[in-house]
Amino acid sequence: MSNIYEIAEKVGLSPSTVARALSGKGYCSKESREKVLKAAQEMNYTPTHAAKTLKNKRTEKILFCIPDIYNPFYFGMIKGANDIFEKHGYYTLLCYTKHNIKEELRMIETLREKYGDGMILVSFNFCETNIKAVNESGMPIVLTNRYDSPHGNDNFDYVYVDTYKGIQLATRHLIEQGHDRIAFIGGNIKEQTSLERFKGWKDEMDRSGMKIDDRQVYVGDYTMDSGYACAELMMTRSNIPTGIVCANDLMAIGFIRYCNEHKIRIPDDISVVGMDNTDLAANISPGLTSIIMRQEEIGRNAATLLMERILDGRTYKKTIRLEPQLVVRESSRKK
Amino acid sequence: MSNIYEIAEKVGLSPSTVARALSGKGYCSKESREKVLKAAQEMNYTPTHAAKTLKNKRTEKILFCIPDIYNPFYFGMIKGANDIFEKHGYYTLLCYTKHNIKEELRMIETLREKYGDGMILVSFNFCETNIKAVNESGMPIVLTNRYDSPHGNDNFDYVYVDTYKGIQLATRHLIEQGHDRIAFIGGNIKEQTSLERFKGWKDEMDRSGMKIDDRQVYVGDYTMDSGYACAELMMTRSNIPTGIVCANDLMAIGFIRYCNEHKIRIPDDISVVGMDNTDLAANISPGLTSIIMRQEEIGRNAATLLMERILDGRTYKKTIRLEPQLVVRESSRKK
DNA sequence: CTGTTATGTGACATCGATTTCACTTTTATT
DNA sequence: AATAAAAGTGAAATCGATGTCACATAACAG
Repeated sequence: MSNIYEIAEKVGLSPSTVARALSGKGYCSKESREKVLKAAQEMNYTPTHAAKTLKNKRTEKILFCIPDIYNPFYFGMIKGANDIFEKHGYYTLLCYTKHNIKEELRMIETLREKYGDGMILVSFNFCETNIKAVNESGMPIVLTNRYDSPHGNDNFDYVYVDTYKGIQLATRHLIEQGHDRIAFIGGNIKEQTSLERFKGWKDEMDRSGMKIDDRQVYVGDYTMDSGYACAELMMTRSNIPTGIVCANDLMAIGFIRYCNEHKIRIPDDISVVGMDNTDLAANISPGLTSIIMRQEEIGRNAATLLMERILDGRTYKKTIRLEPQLVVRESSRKK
Repeated sequence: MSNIYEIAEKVGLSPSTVARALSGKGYCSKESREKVLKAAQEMNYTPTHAAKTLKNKRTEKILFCIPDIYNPFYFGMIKGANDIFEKHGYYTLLCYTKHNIKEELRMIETLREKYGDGMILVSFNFCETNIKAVNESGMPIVLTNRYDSPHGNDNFDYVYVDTYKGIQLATRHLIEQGHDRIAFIGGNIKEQTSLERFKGWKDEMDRSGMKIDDRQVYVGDYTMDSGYACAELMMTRSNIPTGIVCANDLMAIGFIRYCNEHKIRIPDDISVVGMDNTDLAANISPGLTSIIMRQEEIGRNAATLLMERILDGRTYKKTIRLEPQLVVRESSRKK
């Protein structure tokens, strides 16, 4: 609406003095300060963010990039991170990429333009192009996925819970309950995280000497509807599994919905294990056995690492790895 | 990393020419353009957002402010709005206020500093202070709540679904099913939206000649846990209702969870109606009767109105009101 | 071959807040 | 009273991209 020059004119002082009065830094007499503040109020003055940023090179904003807003998995991370950022007076701005690498790249570009001071990036499938973009931006970034760079030349921080191990826990749980036909509902294995999960299931099955065939592997997209669709497909086949490992809670919920609708009893007929231990897991019926993925902790740790880079100027890389944990509820039981 | 001056120096041209080469606007010879683009690439140049914004006064970013990230009600709105913004090359940045008016004000201030070009504001309790701040900012804003300003002097757009009517539909549905002891689980009526919902239930009960007492009204906070807690409290009392109207799906889900855990059959013992018709409503068991609140449509309309103000310079006020609608599922039936 | 238009380029002002520096006035110190 | 230190102020540079304007050169018309 107005700027410091207009205020300066109105109160008969120089813009420098107005700036000092408003910021409280540097010398400024009491009278001048009062006059300026009064005028600022009257003229409905607000500093222009862009001008401030251009000069001091800090936005005090953090970009938090998630693939999807429909998945409650991310909420905990956002909350955890936000708690930390808030303490430092930083704002968290959320953006979602719709599982689209192009969109992800656009957000990285936005960071690179210094629209924010740093970024927490939750990526399903961090591709070489985007890694390069992040590195070239020179901006602080924390990734919440494990990622082994083929060139080993990246310099961002990682905070993650081992999804591979998480799925292993889920699978082992069903094996320990005596199940021998165990199916896996995952995502497209072209995506890194989906591949990790798949491997977790496969390796654990192999280790226990279970025979696996392709028809035990179902591909969804982490939504409830896709879990439902996998159930539909599964039931058209013979030799129905007695245990299902789902790569996230949402797909497990969709799967269970199908079973409820078709009088398939859970856990009597089929045991189901989800992953992420979102709020829903405890609130649906039957309660869903799931894997705690420490979302809030990831968020807090990621935010802390980011603030270290932004405020303390740390330049070397840090990696934090957290352990997943099984929670048993009613959806799984001894065969 | 670098700026147009450094590029200018490197290629032996003036910053003006570099700017023209990069923007593609104005005259620039092919050789110059090529030299500049090559250098820009090599020097890893990215324009600085703040500098651009300071000059052209457009950020091409929209702030989308929601009270809470855990509530799936907002997702549809975000998606709908984002679809529109995307078409115009605008970015949607989400911020959440944790149901806190101070936080909401901070976001309004951020808009006022022109960190974004406009805002969609989903407020639970839009207070006078914040209304004033929005008005004084002079920035385009769309509210997704009904709000009757006591002074009638605001100038922002509204897009909303009538929550009052939504709850009326839910209540009438239970009445039509023959229920006569109908409880209401809502929010704190100090918040506008909670008050509207409460009135919807009360007025419909009155209209049908039902007697109401205070002990039929339960206060939650729109989370699943609070729905559970209300159920707990309800069951300690005598004269348990046979129909429950919940002010949103999440509380209904929490309520149902309690019932499942305590062998209270739904809908045989108690009929439950939720509100918002989130994805969950169809996916839990039993399927939850709910009220369609047209979230995506709200989002699309709100975004369209905002773009009208930003791109076409509309300055007068518009209000769009959408109708709620009942979806009957298994959680409610004839008494 | 002159006059006109189209191209290409650089100097410079601009957007608004911050900050350094020089200068003046006040206050404190011995 | 003399001197040092502190307080108050404004001019001007800065951050980086954009756009206007003046000027120069090229292309083109008659």
